[in-house]
Amino acid sequence: MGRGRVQMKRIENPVHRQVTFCKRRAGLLKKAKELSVLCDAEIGVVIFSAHGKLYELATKGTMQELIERYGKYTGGPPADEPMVEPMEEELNSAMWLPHVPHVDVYRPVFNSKNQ
Amino acid sequence: MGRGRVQMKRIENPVHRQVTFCKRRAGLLKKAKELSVLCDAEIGVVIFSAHGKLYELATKGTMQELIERYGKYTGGPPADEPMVEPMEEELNSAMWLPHVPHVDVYRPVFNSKNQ
DNA sequence: AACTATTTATAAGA
DNA sequence: TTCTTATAAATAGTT
Repeated sequence: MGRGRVQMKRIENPVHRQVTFCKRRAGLLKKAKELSVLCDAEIGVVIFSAHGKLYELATKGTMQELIERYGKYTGGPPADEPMVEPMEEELNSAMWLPHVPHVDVYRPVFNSKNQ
Repeated sequence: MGRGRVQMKRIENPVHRQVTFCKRRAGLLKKAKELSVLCDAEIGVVIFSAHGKLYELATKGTMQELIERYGKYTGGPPADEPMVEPMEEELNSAMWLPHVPHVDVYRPVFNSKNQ
């Protein structure tokens, strides 16, 4: 987005890379906040710069709490957290939509057209 | 972005909310990947939907490894990880830019114009 | 730190 | 609900 398409590879020029890092980092965190608010989601973002500096955002409690929730969901004892998104059921039960299988794993959005 | 400005509050209509959640979730993860590639950063994103379903992305190793790095950086014994971004020094020493104080804490980007 | 020209994301609509 | 399209928003290159 800007005055030229951007190649999806590491920006070699350190000045350009730093500027882009600042701009896009702010953009990413803003997007995360928006998604959290609009859709009532709990979101955590952790960013380590190339030189090891930490930037973070947790939209509800603390990052520690989010990490604990994550641990419960993934590794921990079964089903302290629901393992299935009830969203479809809510929608389906209201007969607004037919059943749609859920995609759990994030699939790269990188495609030929963009990036 | 779209055919109307969006109010920055929870979308009440469940269908709209679900659609927006899907679209923006994909967008957020794509942005995270781009930032990681362009600026050589390590990024983790954790998203719990309103109904508790987990979506995640870790751009380098596993989320667990990222969490461990995070723990070392924040709570752990001092300075397993550098606590200061060396980027400015690199830039300053090259005399490309005057000294610029670093902003560590994310400040809300929400403003009157957008959202 | 500002400023646009453009690209990109996406809200509605089909 | 996938595809399309009009617009809002993000941002690359510039000043």
